[in-house]
Amino acid sequence: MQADLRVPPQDGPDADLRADARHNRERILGAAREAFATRGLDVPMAAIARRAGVGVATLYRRFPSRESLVVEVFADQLTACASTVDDALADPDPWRGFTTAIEEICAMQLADRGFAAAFMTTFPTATDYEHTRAHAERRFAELVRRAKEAGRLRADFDPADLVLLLKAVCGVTVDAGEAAAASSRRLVAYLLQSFEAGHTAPLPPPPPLDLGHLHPAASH
Amino acid sequence: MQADLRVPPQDGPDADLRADARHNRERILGAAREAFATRGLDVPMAAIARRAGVGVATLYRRFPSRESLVVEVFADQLTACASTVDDALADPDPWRGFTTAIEEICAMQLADRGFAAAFMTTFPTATDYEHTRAHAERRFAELVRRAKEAGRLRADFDPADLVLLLKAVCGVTVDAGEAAAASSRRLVAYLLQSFEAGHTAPLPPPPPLDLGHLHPAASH
DNA sequence: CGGCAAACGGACGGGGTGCTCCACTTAAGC
DNA sequence: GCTTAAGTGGAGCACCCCGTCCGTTTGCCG
Repeated sequence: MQADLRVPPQDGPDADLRADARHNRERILGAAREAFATRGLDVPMAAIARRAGVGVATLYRRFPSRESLVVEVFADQLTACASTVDDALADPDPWRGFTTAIEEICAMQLADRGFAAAFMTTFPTATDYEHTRAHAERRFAELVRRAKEAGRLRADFDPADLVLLLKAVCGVTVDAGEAAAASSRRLVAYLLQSFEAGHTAPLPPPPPLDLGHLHPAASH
Repeated sequence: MQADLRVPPQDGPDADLRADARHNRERILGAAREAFATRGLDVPMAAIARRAGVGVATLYRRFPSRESLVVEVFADQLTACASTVDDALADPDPWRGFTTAIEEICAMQLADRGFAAAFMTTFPTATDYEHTRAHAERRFAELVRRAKEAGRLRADFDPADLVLLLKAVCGVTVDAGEAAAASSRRLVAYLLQSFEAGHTAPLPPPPPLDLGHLHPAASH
């Protein structure tokens, strides 16, 4: 059971770090996870460092930019999101899969204030992060296609309407607290009902052009 | 026709100001109107002063708090909003009145980035501002009642859902530009369709408790 | 044990914002 | 005109945030 103690116990981004450095790295990630969840993505770096019990320099040495920290923190949340969509695709009922996927994604957004922002931000340098997101988007589009084919989702629904919904929920959730959860649930319920097929009203405006539907991270 | 030139030409908050002071006051209000519309309610005070061509001290002497400036700037926009609701009540078709009211309010929000924030913020000291808003809310509730009575608006719609919608549109509109307008229109179309009667789905979550549906201005 | 490089953390300069103080300017009444 | 007080604008202070520099500490290896 007892492996060689001298080899770094885990490989990854912190493969050949000194023991204390690796320890601090973990503490930073934990602190950042908490901070992003409760205070949003633009929490001061110093607050993260303080919560982690390290100096600011240590934080910046390990994660030169806020982006790199965000990518690292939300990597697994993103894969969790992707697997949620996968699970929804496994549902034999396309419409139920569609609705539960949306509801669960919104639940994630509600549980972690930074999640939606991280999800809607593009990090051109973080290739595997982008790959995971692209995968999730592709699977969601498939979910949409299936739900339309089954005749339960209106034909003029656009996969990009997911970010519309996420942004809308975000607007309802900015002032955290008791009301945020209820507001989010009610808004999602409203939107899901209008996503359902059977609406004859023309839904006038087409979705916005996509080239920047996720703002390029530099825009704040 | 020619009145006494020595009496201040307009009565109001700037009744007995010196001529130059009154002039500057107008310039400040104009600059603030522009700034709030394009950059939102939390534009730096210095930016407003610069745009108005006055010093910061002048701005602060005339409007001791940002709130007082906001109240003054959005007073007429608020009455315009209220009269929009009044017009909607005059429409013989309750449902059309309801939808056009919502669409026009959202158009105002789109045209002025600070409008929604001002509308959803409460200013306990500005009594007439609050009166106007209360009036608008009462009239909107009447609009809702009529639309329900006509059988076109779902029975479980709550007047407070208007702020839900405003916040949602706000979330979609934060990154201004081309896409914001289209996103807003599409979101409003979605929501209006789910507001329409005929939805049998239970709309699970009740609206959030109202005591603070408009955050008390001190919370930012 | 001893030395070295990695790691650390606080201090620091730079930029931005809110709000105030104060010496100067100017409109307004006699 | 001249006095006077209202009015003005910019300097200044306090605070917050970012990102870096540098003197000190400490893990690791021989």
